Amino acid sequence: MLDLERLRALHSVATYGSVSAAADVLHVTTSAVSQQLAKLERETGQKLLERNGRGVRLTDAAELLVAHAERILSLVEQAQSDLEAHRGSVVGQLTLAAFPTAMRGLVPASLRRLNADHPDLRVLLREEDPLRSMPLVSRGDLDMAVVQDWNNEPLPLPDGLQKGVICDDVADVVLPPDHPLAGRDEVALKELAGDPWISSSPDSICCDWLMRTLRAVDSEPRIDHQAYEFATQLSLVAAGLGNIILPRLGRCDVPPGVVVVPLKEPLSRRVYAVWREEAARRPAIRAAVTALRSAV
Amino acid sequence: MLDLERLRALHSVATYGSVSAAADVLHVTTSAVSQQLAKLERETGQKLLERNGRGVRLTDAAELLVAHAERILSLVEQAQSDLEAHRGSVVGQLTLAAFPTAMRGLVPASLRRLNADHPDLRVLLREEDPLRSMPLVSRGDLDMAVVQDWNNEPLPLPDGLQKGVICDDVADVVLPPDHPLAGRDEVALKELAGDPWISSSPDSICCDWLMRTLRAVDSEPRIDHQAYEFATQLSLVAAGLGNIILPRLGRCDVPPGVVVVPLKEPLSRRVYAVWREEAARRPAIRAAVTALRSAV
DNA sequence: CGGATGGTTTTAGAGTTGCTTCATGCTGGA
DNA sequence: TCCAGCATGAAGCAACTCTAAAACCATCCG
Repeated sequence: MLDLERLRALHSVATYGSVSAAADVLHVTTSAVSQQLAKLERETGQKLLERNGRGVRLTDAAELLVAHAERILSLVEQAQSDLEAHRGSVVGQLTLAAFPTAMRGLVPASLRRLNADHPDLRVLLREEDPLRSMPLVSRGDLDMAVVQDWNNEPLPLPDGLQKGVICDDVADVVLPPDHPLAGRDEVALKELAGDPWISSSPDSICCDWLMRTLRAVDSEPRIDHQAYEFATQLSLVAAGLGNIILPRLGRCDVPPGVVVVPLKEPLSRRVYAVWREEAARRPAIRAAVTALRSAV
Repeated sequence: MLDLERLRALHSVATYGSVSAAADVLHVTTSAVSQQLAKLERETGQKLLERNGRGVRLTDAAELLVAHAERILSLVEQAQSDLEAHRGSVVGQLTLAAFPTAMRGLVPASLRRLNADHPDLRVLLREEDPLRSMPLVSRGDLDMAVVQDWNNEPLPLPDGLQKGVICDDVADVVLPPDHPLAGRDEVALKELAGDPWISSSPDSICCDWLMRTLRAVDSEPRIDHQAYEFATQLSLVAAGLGNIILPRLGRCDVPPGVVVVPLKEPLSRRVYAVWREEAARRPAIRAAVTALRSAV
C-alpha cells in the first residue's frame, strides 16, 4: 500500500522543483524527503528521480504517480474538511494572514467576534502582503488570507484557491495644506499629473498598483518618497513633500492641515478572503468569512 | 493528515461488520485494529465506533469517512496498477485460485507458459470453489480467480470485480454400462428423468447447479451419491450406481464399460477469470488472462 | 584549473510508532 | 450464573523515520 506522506513528498518535489524546496514546504530536512522518495522507489520498483545537473528531474513514472497523487491528496483533504463540517462545531486551529491595512482596520474586530462566538477555535494571525500570503495558502502554511485588489486590476487567483468578497474600500487623495487644489470638494486624478507622490513599501502590491495607476494619467509619474506606514506617509504629506492615495479602511487620524479629497472617478479596492478549495467546507473557514464580513 | 492504513482499518470494519472480522481481513490482531481506530478518533476529534451489544456500530461521522475512504482507497489501488502498467514488465507476485476442474485441465499448461514468458512473475496458486474464491478476490487476499458458470445460470459478479471469458466447456452425460440408453449417439436430459445421480462436493457451485438443472426435467431429482473427485464419481458410475454430468475440461480416462454420451441440448459452462477492477491494468493480470486463454 | 556553491545522498543514532501478547471488561445466551 | 464472543488496555519489542553530520556531485567563476 502506498503511503500518503511519501506521495506528498513526491508531489511537493514535482510542484516546487527540488528536493530541498519540497523539504522546506513540508518542514522537514532534505534528508528526510530524500529517504522517503528512495523508499517510494523501492516500493514501486521504479526509478522516480534522476539527477539532473545540481538538482533532480522526475521520471515519466514519477509524473504518472504525481498525477494520481494530486487527486488522492485532494480527496483526502476534502474528506477531512467534510468530516469537520459534519461535526459542525468550530474548533481547532486556523492560521490567518491579512494585508497591513486590513490587519489594522478589519481584522481586530472580526477576530474579537470570532473568538467570542467560537471560544474553542484558536486563530493564529500574521501580517502578510497578498503577493506572499496567497502562495502560503496554496502550500498549506496558511488556512486563509485576507487580500485585496483594485477595481482597475483584478487579482489573479492561484489554482486551487477560492475567494469570497469581504467588502469594498474606497480611497481618497490626500494633499498637502498648500496644494493648489486643497480647497476642492473632489478632484480628478489627472489634475494631479506631475505632482510628486509618496508610496508604501516598494515590494508590496500597493506600490506596484500606484505606479500603474498614475501612469494612466501621467506618462512619468514621480514616486519620490517611500514609507511603510500610513502615519509616516501622512507626516510627509503634511510637510508638503507629495500626495498619497489613502484607503478609508484602517484610516488613522490625519495631521492638522493636510486635506483629504475624494476622487471624481473613485478608486476602490475590493477585499477578499481566500482559502484552499479542499478546505471550503471547514466550519472554521465559514465562520471566519462570516466574522470578517460582519465586522465591516 | 489522515493515514491510509487507518482508513483501511475503518473501511474493513464497515465492510465486514466487526473489529475482529476486519482484523482477520487485514491479517493483524483485533488489538491492532482497535488501537488504529482509537488513534483515528483522536486525529479526527470525533467518535467513530460505539459499542453495540457484543460488537460495535459505526457513528454517522464514521459512515461519512468510510464513503470517502472507499473512493480514496480505490484511487490508490488504481495508481499502483497504472504504475505497474507504465513499467510494462510482468513482475512481482500474483495470487491465483481456480476451481477444481480448471486446476487440473486448464491451469497447469497456462501456468507453465506464464512462467516461461515471464520468469520474474511469481504465481501463487490454490484450489478454491468460485463461491469462496470471489470474495477472496474482493477482499484482496487473491489477485485473480478462475471461475465458471453454466449456460442456464449466469454467475453473479460481486461489486468491484471484472471478468474476462477464458473458454467454454461442454459437458456430456456419463452412463453405466448397463443403462438402457448406453448405446445412443446422443440423449436428451429429460429421457433420464428418474435416474439416480452422483454429484460432487455438496457445498460447491456444481452441486447447486446440478440440483437446479435436473429439477427442470424432473420434479424430484435423485442425487443419491456424492464424491469429491471425478475419478471416484466415474467408479461409482461404472458400478452402476447412477449417472453424472462430466465436463470435457480436465476429463481423465473413463473406466472401461461406462459410456460418455453427448447431450441433445448441450450443457456448457463458461470459464472466466475475475479480478478487482482497480487492478485491471496490472500487466501481471493481463498476462495471466492471455496465458489462460492461449492454453485452451 | 581549483575552490566555492547549491544541491542530493549516505550513514549513524535517537525518538516514535505500531505490532503482538496477555490481561481485563463487557454482553448475551445456555 | 457462568461461559463464549468480542472489544479494549498495558507492556515489550521490532521497525520505522526523523535529524545531524559528512560525503558526494555538478556547476560557476576567479
